[in-house]
Amino acid sequence: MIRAKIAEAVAAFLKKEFEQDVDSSTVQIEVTRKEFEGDYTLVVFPFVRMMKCKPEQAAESLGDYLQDELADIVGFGVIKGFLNLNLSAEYWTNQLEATITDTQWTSKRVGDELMLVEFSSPNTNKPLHLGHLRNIFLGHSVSLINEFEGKNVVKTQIINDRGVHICKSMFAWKMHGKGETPKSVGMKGDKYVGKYYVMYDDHLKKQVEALVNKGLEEDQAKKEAMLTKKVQEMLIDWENGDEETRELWKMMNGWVYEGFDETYERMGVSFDYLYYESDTYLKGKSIVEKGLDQGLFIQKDDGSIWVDLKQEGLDQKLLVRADGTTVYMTQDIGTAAQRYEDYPNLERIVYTVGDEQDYHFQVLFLTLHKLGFSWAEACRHLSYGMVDLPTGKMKSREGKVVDADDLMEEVVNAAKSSSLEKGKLNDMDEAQQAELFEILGIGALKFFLLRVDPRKRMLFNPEESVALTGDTGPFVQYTYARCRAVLRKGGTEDIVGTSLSEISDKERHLMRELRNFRQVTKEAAESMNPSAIASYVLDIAKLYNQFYHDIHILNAEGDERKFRLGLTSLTAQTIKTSMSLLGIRVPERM
RNA sequence: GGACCCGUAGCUUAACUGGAUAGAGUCCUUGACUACGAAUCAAGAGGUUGCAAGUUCGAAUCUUGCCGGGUUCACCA
Repeated sequence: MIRAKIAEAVAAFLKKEFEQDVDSSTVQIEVTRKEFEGDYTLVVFPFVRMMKCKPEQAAESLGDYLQDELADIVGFGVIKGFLNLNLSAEYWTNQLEATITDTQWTSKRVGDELMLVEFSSPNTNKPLHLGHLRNIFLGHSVSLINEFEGKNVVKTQIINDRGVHICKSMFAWKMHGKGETPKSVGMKGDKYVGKYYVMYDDHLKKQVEALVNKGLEEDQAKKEAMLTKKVQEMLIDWENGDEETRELWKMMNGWVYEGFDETYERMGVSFDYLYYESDTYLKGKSIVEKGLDQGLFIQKDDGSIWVDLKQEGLDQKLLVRADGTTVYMTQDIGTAAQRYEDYPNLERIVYTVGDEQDYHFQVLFLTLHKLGFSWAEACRHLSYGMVDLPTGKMKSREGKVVDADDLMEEVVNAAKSSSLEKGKLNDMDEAQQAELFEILGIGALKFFLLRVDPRKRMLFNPEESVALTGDTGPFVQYTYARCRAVLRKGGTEDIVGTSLSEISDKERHLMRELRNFRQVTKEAAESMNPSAIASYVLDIAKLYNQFYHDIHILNAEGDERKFRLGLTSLTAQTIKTSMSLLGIRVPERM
């Protein structure tokens, strides 16, 4: 608000004195950096030419003008081409009152734009791992942030439930499962099916080895192996709708879903609508064939269909194989089209998928555009970097993965042991304690993964992910619990009408940052970047702790006490809301 | 080889999208609990932002060229 006022005043000044037209929205006004005195800083360099004087002089005359013009500005300082403006203590106490009494401040904006966010989208042949965690937390948080900023969000995933991979587990189970079920052996469903997938791979390796020893090339041996043929037969059976195969498929996928549900439950993540590849994989092919008839694609002599994107700077890409079967790209075209049939009003669709598929999405979006789908422009790839381990890259083939369930169990246990060590929980019963350890452990993990800019590749250090000091989730949670403790003792007092002629720098800095909340959430929504919120809430926590350390709250009196309790209350609310946008809960005590 | 992405304190990372003396955390050294929660706060040390040019009043940010790393270019998903 004040920033806009300053910008307008600057534009008016330039118009009046120099007859220059400046769009007030282009005037740069920043929060003054901590090292300098002042609240907001006007960058005057862009105006020195029109004002025909040195930067310092330009800043001086702008400062004089602004101080006269705007009552909230009580002074200014000039350093080179930077004009630092000081706002009055009354201004900041009024800001606190305005923010606290604004019932919309930490609630969802209203809007009717429809947005679909896809994330997770696992295969059904193996359990979720650390890489999925970044994807899931990211997609979930982006959904929450956009919902908060007024979008109507449909959280979805496409479940890769068909194809050779699941047939492999199915065949292995058929051979060696002895009719067991996850329940009968006491295993989580996704883990149980994953076991048979690995078993298949082991057996295949042995068969290939045997064939290689008989003199076959390795590629040839893979094709010739009995297991490969059996699985291919199974896939054909499945596609032909063979009842026994379909039943087995349904049963085993069911086990996997039960396992996944358990994992999502612990993560605190849910979906609004699920797409299954088995429902949509045929749709893409007919769209592509139609496109071929319209002359949008090309067909080669062997019958395969390709899209030519050379004009767009890319290459040709296969859409339908010579034998008429489809590839990944074709299926994606189908599901995208399906989504717009289901939700014709979609204004944005977001694919949360790793950056190794950047090229794939470039091709997909261009192809959708070529097909003339008006909504092709609404598609966005939320691309994120891979997660590395201290030991190097994660490789699922080599078993170098961190299992999602194991990891969650570990972080919760770590939270448990360090909490018990602190010994502050003696009057909590066991159920409450267990709940707290979940909040802390899962919170630490989520914060660790969301803190880093999504686009960047990141390093996952297991020890740091459970740390509770420094830039961590538990640090923020601690600050919240601390605020709550103060508020329990001090009560909340009516802030309306408080006015102070002086406040400390700590209070000023905290209030200034608290007032930025909506700006941050707005930008985070637009840029689909939860790390912006993580950085912000860390700043708030640090500023509050500094304030808390230097300034007495409960021993203060009158308006000072009210103001400080108000700051505490707004801090707590801001932390809670920010964390909720990251999908992280906060404890009242810890 | 073509295309795209990334190089910031020992380590993990910020930087309001071109603004001030590049900011945190961690590690190391050192202080602060007989006033509201020490899972906290404060102080010190740690940087030629991979290298070199260019554009600009101003460059970690934009351009170009190197150096180093990654991803991708499948009738795989």
